[in-house]
Amino acid sequence: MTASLFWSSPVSDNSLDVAAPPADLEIIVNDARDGQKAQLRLWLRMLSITKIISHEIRRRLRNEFQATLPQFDLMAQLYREREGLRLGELSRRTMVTNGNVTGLADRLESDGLIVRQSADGDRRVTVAKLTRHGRETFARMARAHEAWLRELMSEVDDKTLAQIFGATGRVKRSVSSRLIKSED
Amino acid sequence: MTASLFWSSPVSDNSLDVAAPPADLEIIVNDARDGQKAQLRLWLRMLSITKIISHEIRRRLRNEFQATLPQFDLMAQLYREREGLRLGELSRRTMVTNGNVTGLADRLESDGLIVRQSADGDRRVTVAKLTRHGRETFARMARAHEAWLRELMSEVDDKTLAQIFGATGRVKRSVSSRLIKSED
DNA sequence: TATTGTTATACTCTATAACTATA
DNA sequence: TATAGTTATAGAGTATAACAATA
Repeated sequence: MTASLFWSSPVSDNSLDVAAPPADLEIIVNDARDGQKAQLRLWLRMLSITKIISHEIRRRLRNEFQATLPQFDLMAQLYREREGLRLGELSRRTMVTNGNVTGLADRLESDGLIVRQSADGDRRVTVAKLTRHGRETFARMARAHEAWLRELMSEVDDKTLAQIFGATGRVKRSVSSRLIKSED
Repeated sequence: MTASLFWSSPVSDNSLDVAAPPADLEIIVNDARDGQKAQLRLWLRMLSITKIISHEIRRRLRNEFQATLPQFDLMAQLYREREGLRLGELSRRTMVTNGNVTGLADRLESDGLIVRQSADGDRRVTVAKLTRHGRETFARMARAHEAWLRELMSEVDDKTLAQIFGATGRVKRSVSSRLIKSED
């Protein structure tokens, strides 16, 4: 079990396990009990699995809602803020540059999902908020999104939870709930 | 602690915690001990954190190596296969469509990082492999990548491990290493 | 002068589908 | 006919930087 998921293909025959990287650049050591190394390995696997999940979520958002993940993210921010958000704040929260938030907002606005309004006090400021149509659309997207996530994560569990959590044998579902509880 | 990271901004003042989503669409329940709900919440947080990490990795790859994440992924596959890989296999492993693998390979080839060769037996097949320059470049990238990951993950630990793992109080570093060992 | 948002630009990634050359 | 890879196309994301309006 020296495999590093990050070097591996997310889609391979044996789920998420792969051969070890060449020894001259092996970044993952054998000792799974070494805290730091084990932690790195854990995170590498998380990165790989979230890549797979994000890929699928993106695909479904596009097919079923003609939307992208950045658009979903932006709408999610506005959904939580009924008063709307300044574009700069949206930029910060979504990790999208100011200029690109403008483009993102352009597309959403032309689809009637959001509106942009000038703020009263400071006329440099623009506030974006969801339209009624936007709220309703996002509500549907979010419900679907939740269901997808449950489905995808349960797939991950069945196929690779054992690998994620480094166990070679059978792993109980309760492993992840134990995570939640561990505060000792 | 009913906050769902997926609804939240990765960059917010209090690290990764946020206000709860509106009740009419609350997908995260209070009971952290309900296995399925807790699991979903855990994954939502993982998705958010891996988004932050990927964003930063992408930025550094670009700034320090003039490379993208898909390029890094493709090269990582080839690094592990000294004989090279057929483009179709590369496509499957990287989750990039055939046509787009061609474009990706075009760019890498024009930078002298990979070469494409026709296979002997089947003249439809093209095999890509790293050039010497490609191997050396990727080796440097991978070493940097490993260091970045360690750094970023330790940041995540310090700031938000407690939140990731749902503990409200102090959480030991050993939490994640326990993950690795749990096979009971 | 500093800030907010826009515009402009150049690349890259991504999805879809038609196309070719082999088999 | 099926397969491997390419080409073509369109749209979207992304980073960078210059810019206008306002403060």
